[in-house]
Amino acid sequence: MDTKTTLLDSAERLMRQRGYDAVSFGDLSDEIGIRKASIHYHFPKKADLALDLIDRYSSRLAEMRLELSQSSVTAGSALAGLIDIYRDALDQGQQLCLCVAFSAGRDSLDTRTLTLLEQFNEESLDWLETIYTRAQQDGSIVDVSNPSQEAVSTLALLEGAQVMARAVGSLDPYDAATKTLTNRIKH
Amino acid sequence: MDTKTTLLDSAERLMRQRGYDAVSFGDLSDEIGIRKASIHYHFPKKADLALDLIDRYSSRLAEMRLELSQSSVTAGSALAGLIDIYRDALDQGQQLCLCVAFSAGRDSLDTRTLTLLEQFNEESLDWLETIYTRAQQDGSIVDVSNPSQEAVSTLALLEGAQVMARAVGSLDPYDAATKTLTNRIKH
DNA sequence: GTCTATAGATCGATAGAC
DNA sequence: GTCTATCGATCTATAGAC
Repeated sequence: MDTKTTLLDSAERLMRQRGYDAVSFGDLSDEIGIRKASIHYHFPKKADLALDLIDRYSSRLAEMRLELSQSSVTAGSALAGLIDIYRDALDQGQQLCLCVAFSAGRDSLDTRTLTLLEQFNEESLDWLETIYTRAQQDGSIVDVSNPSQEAVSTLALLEGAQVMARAVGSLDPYDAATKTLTNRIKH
Repeated sequence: MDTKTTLLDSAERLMRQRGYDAVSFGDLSDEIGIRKASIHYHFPKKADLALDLIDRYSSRLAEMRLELSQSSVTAGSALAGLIDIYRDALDQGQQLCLCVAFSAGRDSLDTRTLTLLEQFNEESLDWLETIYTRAQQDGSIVDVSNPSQEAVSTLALLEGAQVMARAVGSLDPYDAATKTLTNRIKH
């Protein structure tokens, strides 16, 4: 794997664990065995690293959502898949999704990164709204009256469930919090 | 107001805005007009400041919850009151509740602070479970079948709604996300 | 692309005068 | 209680050799 990708992988994991401000070029240097000055060749400023991180993260999630909605027989199973994705992202309660980690450290990010962060949220909401609209047709989720409203509530629930799990370093709160959602999925 | 309280107020606001790691004694020094070395008289270590912060925050919220459950005629209006408390805490999308801010920067906190953070979450859940149990009796919230499960989902929704609002610096996502909750409250 | 060396700022923290 | 002065470490970032 090339150095740039290794750096992005390392930075993403550390920042999702500790937050943007608590991760330095020195931390990355220690992890991947390169002098910290060399990191500036790949990312001139720390802000460039943040931008590439959210860009890559956003693309990856968009791809996963697309694959999920295409491969799922029902809207309910697509939603269940998304709940699993956010669950896996937790890494046993040690990491948050990059979106939540960056939202908490918003003031340290530049405008370009903030723009991509907002775009990421919008794309997540759009996908969820589509899924809930599908659910109204195939009946795979009970009582869906307002897809747009369900979408924003669902995303909030997933992000909040991650925060609760991260607070105690365990998956349990995540599973408990998302139970109200999974209970509505018909199998 | 005494210096220690002024310091706590300033630190709480800044850390809820930026996160624990992104706030230094120098920031506090600039804000309240005291040399940064003097801060160590009130809080020998930064960890002591964090501990006092979560302790004070936890007590204040416990008081607000108690007052709310006692003054509310129905369980539904108590829940509506809590939704308002978390809404006010957002400060137009500029701050998170301390609990969420600290959860995101978990790795930088010592064990004493983490213990209080977990206690705070448990107390929030206990209060919510009591409210939902009351709702089963007075019928002020529709379709409450499992108070314990409703409690953890509700807390996740409130925390996640805050994160979404913080991401864009606006109250709108909070109001949209909590709509599913307020819709279930009977008036 | 990675290195050494270094700049200038800031970090949390301590010692000791007042 | 607050100050000045200072410590050693760390921070982001740059210059220039290899």
